[in-house]
Amino acid sequence: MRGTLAFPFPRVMHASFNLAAELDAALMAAASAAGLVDAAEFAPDVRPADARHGDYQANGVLGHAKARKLNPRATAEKLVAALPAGLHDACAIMIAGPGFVNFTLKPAALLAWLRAHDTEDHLRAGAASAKHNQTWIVDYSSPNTAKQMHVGHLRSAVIGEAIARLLAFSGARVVRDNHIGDWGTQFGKLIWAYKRHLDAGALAQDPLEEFERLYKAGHHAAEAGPAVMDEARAELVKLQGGDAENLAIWRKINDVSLAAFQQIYDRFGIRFDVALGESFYNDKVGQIYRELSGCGLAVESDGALVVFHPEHPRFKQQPLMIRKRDGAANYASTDLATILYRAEHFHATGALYVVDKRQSDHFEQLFLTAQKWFAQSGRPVPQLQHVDFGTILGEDNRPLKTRSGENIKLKDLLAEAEERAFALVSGRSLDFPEAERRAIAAIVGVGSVQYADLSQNRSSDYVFAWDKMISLEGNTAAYLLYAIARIHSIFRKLAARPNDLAIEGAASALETPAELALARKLVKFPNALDTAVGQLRPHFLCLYLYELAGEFSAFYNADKVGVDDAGIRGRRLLLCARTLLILETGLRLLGLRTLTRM
RNA sequence: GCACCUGUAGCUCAACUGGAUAGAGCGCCAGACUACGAAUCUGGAGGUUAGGGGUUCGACUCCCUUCAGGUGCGCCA
Repeated sequence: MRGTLAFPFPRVMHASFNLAAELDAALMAAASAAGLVDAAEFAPDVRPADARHGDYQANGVLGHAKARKLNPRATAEKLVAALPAGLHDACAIMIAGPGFVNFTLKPAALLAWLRAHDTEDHLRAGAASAKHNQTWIVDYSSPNTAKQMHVGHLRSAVIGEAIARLLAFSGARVVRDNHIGDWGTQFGKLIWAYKRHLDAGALAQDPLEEFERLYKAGHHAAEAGPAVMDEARAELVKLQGGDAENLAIWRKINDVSLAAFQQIYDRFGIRFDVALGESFYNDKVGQIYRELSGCGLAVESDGALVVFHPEHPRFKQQPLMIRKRDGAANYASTDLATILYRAEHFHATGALYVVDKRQSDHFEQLFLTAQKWFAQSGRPVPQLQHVDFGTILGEDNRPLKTRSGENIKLKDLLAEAEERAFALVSGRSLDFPEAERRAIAAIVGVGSVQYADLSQNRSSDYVFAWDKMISLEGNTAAYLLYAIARIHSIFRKLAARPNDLAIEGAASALETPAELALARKLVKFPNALDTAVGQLRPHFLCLYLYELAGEFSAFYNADKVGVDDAGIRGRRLLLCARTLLILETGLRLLGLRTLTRM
């Protein structure tokens, strides 16, 4: 699969991006060269190791040998002997325990990697092979129009954005699609109230507040009187029938809603490529009914059109309803139409649905249906994945709400985050002008909210705690941003710039324990990226960045950068520059903004 | 009722889908500023991975079972 081996030993200046992958390839080559039994099935399984065992470890030898009644240690020795000489020059190789192969990079190899990976473009070039020639739709955020975004919308937006950025960095063509809820029965009541109770001033001031007020007014009026209910229903029928006035109102509601959403997205750095909401698929569901009925997947049941899966323990009983008894479409029909559109129009390799885990049943059923349908109609079957996430809980371990039981609006949540960050920054950086403290607070506050969400496994619920989130201690955005600010400060203090060839060219060999520990952490960025992208779990990247910042702080405390010796100063500034590069690149991939002082 | 998810240090969470002695932060204890930002760093104590059984060279991870909590289940999305 890979070409020639180009490991960064001293004489070769080309250093491959992912060293674990290179070692993996080298072991595979060694296996066939050494005539290992079933060499074609051998999977070396090289991964980063605990530091006390080296930099990388190959776990695969043990299992391969055991399964074939070979002696694991003898097998390992045979493979190690067959590795190219260049590799033995670049790292110390040890066989340990029952049959692990451990690799410890030598200082020169570490330095060669650091020299080669000096810019974000070079990192991207290294990472871009992973998803080359793939097109992925990332379906995230997806709020309903005419309503404000609230905490329930936070995770999808934040996690979805990070995943989109990670995939793009890994070489994929990414289509960010905001699958807006812009079509549904709520528009009857809303239009009814809009025609009677609209407050134009309030609409100009804060349109979503006004739409919410109107919807509630319409809802209450309909509850109170059946006559209003009938009128509201009639408004809905007119809308769906293409009535010009109602359609204009509906369009205005959607336009204004999208503009309001964008104000929130701007604070998170989110920009969608398309926003194809449910209404976009209105005229595309007829084909779904025809095709699924035609191939026998969908059947009539009580007047509705449904899909059963006889082989499935649950879905043999519990159907996927694709057309309601009254003939209306629902989310299953539009979701199927969406899958078809994404496959045909975007030629998507697959689609990722960044949606609350409580909808997992729906997606399992939907994907099963789509895959059968595509297979039966001779279409290539797209890869569909529900990228699920847990609930944000309050301190009481119940879903997070305001004291009065309302959903917390995102704009209020972000305002509080910035306010708390401002207090924190003001308490520490008294000499900064207020405008700068405000700007810093915006980055720290919003970044803290994003990072708190991203830094833990998305599948589990988490407790929303301001004090932990905005804190400077532990695995938080502020800790990472502080490390970045401190590195910038070093360069300012020494009147130097990152990637200055005159400085870095003079760098002498890495030597102290802290220098080596930091360098060994830096070269493992590709593995963190790999894991995060492979599992679509950004928290692996967060954990790595946090550990990197920790190694940097330890290095910073142990070894002074601003020394007179040009060789020592050069190599330490090089370490600072690469740490800065990877911290900034990593945080940007997560969707955070960074700063130069705080 | 059926199905899925979760249970790891006092607290909040990791553990790269089966790898080596289960790791961090907070809190607690003891240390480090005449040094580039101490918003930091160094060290220590703290565990029968909810309980029990099984699979194998090896289990927090896979299988069975008990317990505790959560979520979903035909016309909302």
